[in-house]
Amino acid sequence: MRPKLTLKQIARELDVSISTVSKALRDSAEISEDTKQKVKAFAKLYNYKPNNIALSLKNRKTKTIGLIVPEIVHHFFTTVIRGIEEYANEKGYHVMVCLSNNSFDKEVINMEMLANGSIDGFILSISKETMLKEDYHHINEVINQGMPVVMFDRVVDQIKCDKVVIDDVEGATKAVQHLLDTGCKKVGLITTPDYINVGKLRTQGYTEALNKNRMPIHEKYILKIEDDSNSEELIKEFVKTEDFDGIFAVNEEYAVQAISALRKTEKEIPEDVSVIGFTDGVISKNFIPKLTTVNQPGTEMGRQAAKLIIDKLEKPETEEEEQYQTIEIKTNLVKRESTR
Amino acid sequence: MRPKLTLKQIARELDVSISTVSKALRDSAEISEDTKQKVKAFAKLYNYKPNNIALSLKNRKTKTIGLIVPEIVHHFFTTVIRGIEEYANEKGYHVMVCLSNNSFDKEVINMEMLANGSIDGFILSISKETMLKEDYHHINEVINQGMPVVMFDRVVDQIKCDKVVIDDVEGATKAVQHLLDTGCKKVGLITTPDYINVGKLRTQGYTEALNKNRMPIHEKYILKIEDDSNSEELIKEFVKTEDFDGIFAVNEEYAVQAISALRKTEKEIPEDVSVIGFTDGVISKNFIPKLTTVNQPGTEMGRQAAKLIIDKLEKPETEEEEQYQTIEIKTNLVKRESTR
DNA sequence: TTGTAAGCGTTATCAG
DNA sequence: CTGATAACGCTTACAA
Repeated sequence: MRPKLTLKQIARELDVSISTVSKALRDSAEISEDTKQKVKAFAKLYNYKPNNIALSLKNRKTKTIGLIVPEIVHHFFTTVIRGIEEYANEKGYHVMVCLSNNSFDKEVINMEMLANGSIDGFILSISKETMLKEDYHHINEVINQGMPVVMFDRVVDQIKCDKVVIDDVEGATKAVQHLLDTGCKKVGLITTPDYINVGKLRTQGYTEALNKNRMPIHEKYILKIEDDSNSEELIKEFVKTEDFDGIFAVNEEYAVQAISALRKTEKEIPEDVSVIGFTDGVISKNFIPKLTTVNQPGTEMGRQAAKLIIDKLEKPETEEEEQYQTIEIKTNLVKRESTR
Repeated sequence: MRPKLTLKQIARELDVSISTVSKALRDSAEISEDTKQKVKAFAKLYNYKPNNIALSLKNRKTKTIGLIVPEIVHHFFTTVIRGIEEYANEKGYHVMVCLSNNSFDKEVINMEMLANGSIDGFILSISKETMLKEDYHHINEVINQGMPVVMFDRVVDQIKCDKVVIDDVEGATKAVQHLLDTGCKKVGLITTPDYINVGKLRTQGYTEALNKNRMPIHEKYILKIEDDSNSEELIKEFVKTEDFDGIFAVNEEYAVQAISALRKTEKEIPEDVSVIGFTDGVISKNFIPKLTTVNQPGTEMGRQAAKLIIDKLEKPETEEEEQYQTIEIKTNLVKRESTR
């Protein structure tokens, strides 16, 4: 076991000063070829690598991005993380991942822990609880300290920062339009409560599509699920109440549960009822029938979020025009076997 | 925008020395109550938080763990990450996540990037390519530098370090035994090549179960899939070759693809063929029929891995008995609808 | 061409 | 009780 080599040790071994070593390694013109060769050879031989922490302290930048996600055991977030990690790595950045577990308190604690110099900027998708409370002081505080923040997927207007979202409304509209185009007359919606903004937007897309086609909108065609743990029963009840020939669900799980419930009422998919989900994850691809879905390009979203942050971090400080942008990632409909 | 407060600034404001401020904040007995009150009040008012990077440099420890996983868009790894993050956070540690994307080179680069002082220890599951190459120099190098390493799931004997694995052999045996107990006479296995050690171990479990029950083992009952991208066709062919009444698959995807293929040959699940998968993920839970599986307690695995690392990091250096342990996490069979 | 010294933000030691 | 100083590992004016 040999501990890490430092400039000081090299200097001592080679009987030169620390700064000479430093300069030699950085190929400074100040240093003679001879010395450079000697130092470089030694450094290479003993595999010298500058200490990141020392560099961070000196440069006042850590080259790491803090990422806070509500939940990691979730296909969509996972693809976003991959995108972020991928882009960040290409640019020489690390990613520190924290999970809020959809808890407001954990989100606050995580942000405080990271904001103390550990990272240069945040990428985050806020927790359910935070959206409910509408308390964003922790995020605004960080922004006020001058730390760049990028929000993705679950964003809120009350926070001024760069954002990356998908076109939830449009995606939902496309889905419902497809159902109508293929002959559905009575389309049900399975969604989340409105405080989850993506649920709200997708609901809006559903409504818009129906409006555009001059179809009536009934409250009873819409199921809003508060608590995922009893979604199965709720959905089972819901599909019995009306004679739907189309269902649009705002996530994979609801879509699959709807199919399962419909099957129990002797309906065939897609012959009797067409079903479309949102998020093109492993379930959609592996289910029988394979699900028609609106895909969410999570990896692309992650890459864009990482790009926004890193661009801001590397832009010379002088440009003080605080212009925030919101990037909208396009979804598209993946037609498979659960629709006609 | 107000940048972060430092000790120096507090000292200047309050007209005392930096060290007085430092001591006051840490409640040192050396400082008068008066001064302490004054300093603390000021610090609180302006929300002073010590700079992590400076602390890291001083203490020569970062309180962060480096995590390298082959793939993040994968339910099992995701649960492990959750476990690691959870435990690490409880202990005041951060987690830096890197993806190797199953590439040897990326694994090496990531390790080098992190080993330069950014982290105190590694948790890792090695990439496919690394297992194929059997080149572990990068990992051994880090270990030789005195940095603790914990491997999980995909582990190899050639590396001396703490490990966390699941009882793959036993889990597989239990699965196959269940098939036999419920009347299966001809059990097929869908697995990975032997260089993926978990695949190998599960294959071994299959073999052991058959042996114990004095059933013959035929090569043709076993399908080893090299390349996941054409697994569907291979499985389709495979289930046609023999008249299986039971299938054991080493992951969810293969299990589901087997069911799909069997259905096309007019077989009913589980009436004609029972199917068991490995890894109890979202697919198993949502499929119709719901899959009987061997569950892998990923979160528990992650917690144990994090515990191993942190225990080692916080143990006083003196104890130089290099004893490595391997923790085996127990799986259990989740019986659902795809078996009789 | 090389070396000295200051500084990044902390803490610890020691002197006043 | 308070403060100067050194140190963690590195970079960079500035001096020699």
